[in-house]
Amino acid sequence: MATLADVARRAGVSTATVSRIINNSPKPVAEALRERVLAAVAELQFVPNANAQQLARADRTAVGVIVHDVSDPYFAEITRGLQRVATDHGRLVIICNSYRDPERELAYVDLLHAHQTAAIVLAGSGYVDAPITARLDGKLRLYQSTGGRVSVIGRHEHAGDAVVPENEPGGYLAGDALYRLGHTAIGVIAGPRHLTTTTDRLAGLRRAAKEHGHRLGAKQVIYADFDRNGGAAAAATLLEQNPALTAIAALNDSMAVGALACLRERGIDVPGQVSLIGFDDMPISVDVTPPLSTVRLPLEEIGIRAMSLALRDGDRDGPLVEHAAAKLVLRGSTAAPPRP
Amino acid sequence: MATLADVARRAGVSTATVSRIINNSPKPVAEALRERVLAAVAELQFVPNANAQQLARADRTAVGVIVHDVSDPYFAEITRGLQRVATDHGRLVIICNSYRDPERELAYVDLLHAHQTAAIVLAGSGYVDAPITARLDGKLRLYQSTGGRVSVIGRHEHAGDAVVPENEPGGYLAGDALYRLGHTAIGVIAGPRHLTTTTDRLAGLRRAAKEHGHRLGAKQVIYADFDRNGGAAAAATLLEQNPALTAIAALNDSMAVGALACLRERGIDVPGQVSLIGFDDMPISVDVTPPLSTVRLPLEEIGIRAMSLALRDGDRDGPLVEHAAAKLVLRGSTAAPPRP
DNA sequence: ACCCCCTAGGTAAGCGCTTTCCCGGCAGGT
DNA sequence: ACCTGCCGGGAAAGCGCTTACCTAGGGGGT
Repeated sequence: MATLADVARRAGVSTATVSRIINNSPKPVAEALRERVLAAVAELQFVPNANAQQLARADRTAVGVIVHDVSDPYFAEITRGLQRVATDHGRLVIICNSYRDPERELAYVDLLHAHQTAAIVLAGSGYVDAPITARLDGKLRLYQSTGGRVSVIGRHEHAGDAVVPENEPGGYLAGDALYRLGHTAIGVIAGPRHLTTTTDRLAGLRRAAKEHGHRLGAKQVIYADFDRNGGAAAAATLLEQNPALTAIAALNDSMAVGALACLRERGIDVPGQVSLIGFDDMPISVDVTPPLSTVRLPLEEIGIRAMSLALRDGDRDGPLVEHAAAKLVLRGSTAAPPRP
Repeated sequence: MATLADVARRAGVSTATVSRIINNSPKPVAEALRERVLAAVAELQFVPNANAQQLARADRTAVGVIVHDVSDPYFAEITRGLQRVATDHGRLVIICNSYRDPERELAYVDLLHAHQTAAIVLAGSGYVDAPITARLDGKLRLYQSTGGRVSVIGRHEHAGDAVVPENEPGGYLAGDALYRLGHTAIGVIAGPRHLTTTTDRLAGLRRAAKEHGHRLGAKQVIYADFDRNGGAAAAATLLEQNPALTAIAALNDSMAVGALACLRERGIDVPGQVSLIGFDDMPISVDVTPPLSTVRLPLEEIGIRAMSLALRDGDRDGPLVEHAAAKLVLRGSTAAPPRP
């Protein structure tokens, strides 16, 4: 493995000179030397050791991103936004998947801290779990105190800048749409109980119910995994427990798609017999049949904004909180309930 | 920012002792000291500087992954497999998106090399471009010569271990299925010309055509972006250029879904009037209407195997090449051509 | 009682780079 | 011709950690 010193020796100059040329530092260097050094670099196929550079330099350059799972389309979209901004700024991004495991998330914060990343972007739902939240917050603050920047998506409760998707208003939008269509027997397919995304969206739904003079009973809300299979299973349970159901609200599109499959399998017409609404507006939503009504969250933009916040100059003005509006998107999966 | 030395001072011991305790090295340390040091670590909230550790230690631990785009479901699935194995081995993975830009890919290899990653996994199609391939190969070999391990997915032509998805046989499977159903006027929606994935899959399709006494003319093959919109646009062109078309083969499912949307929009029944077959068997495929016939590639498993190869002990036995079989999955989007 | 060896802990030499500080030499001013 | 002021380049001091090597002290064997 060729080192800076090897290159210097080869070119007959000091390591200082090589370093200056490689990093094209402001300090001027004679053209002849520069060429000789560059030639030596090429011959030796020198690749600087990034760890040594990081150690010697003061500046931090990479940024860390912690998401639940990049392979989940929800995070994939956010990540695309994050990446784009980071790349534009010439930053390397390190992506870490927590797989919704709080402990792993804590470990990753330490890891990114240890690697001297310039910033940490925390995407994905928070946990309804005070001790965990406190520990995470502690680690985040420590990281900030050493000069790291923090930006979170959702999880307003943490230190640092935040862009928060309007989950509660979005839930309200979905519920309101259903009630306005005339539905009264509504079932909800919720995500895991301990995620704030679940609780927030559900709160919006409950608010809509209340406003229309209804309430969501225990049998009307099924908690399941935030994916297709979770949605399918929950839909089955819902149907069983509430034979008179005329509408289902799923707390994300993956679950809605699963529910749709379940409905199709049982020969239940959507939206003729049962209406279905999702959340997030994933790319798939438009390609299923019927196309899914949903609540749109501008995910890529959320990623863009979160990374912009993470990379902004300083926080002289204190932490910034931005909101990302939810928008109702009505497509083919919702209609008025059937006449009895 | 607390350092090792701070902790040592606080605990009244040498840095060597602190280091040994933190890394719980085999060297025995008195219990009293250990406790004192651990206490100091906690009080100071010490987080070791990973860059310094990396520099001082010989071992490399992180592994790098270069994919086209994690937010593309194809790569998302592969990445999930990669991650799983890496995590099981306690390795951090650094994910880099090349966005199908060869130059960026080259830059990332350097970057991962510079960061002293233990291995680089290169996922995603190669480029039909000799100079690029040669440069990439050079960088990869250099990296290997410094002790890095390389494992590639597809791209058999490069140094290092490889797991190669059977793209050509898969293409053949798709073509053969269509011809067997009785189709003779087949259109192909291909990916970008310069990707080997495109050329390989297309080659399989051509072989099937030939075997059935046909050939794919220039008008029957449209090259487009490897995504939904590319597929939709290509389908439109195909239909226009070949009014008698009874079947379309798309070189991946995203494009197939786009084509499906285009067909639906024009009121063309699938598979009644036109049959459609995709490639990859993405999760969506089963949720569109009609469910998509496709050629299944075990993507997550491919990721698992690629990372296992990257992490295996040594290459005393020379580079290993494994194949991942393609499998035909017939669902609702293919049928015999309509009777004229 | 003496010696030796083992053990726990410390000392210090790097790991590969950046950057400050210093030095020698050249040009320009008087 | 001499001094001053620059300017290009090198020496060396770190950056924060690991680890080979060394040392002091205590226990056991004879």
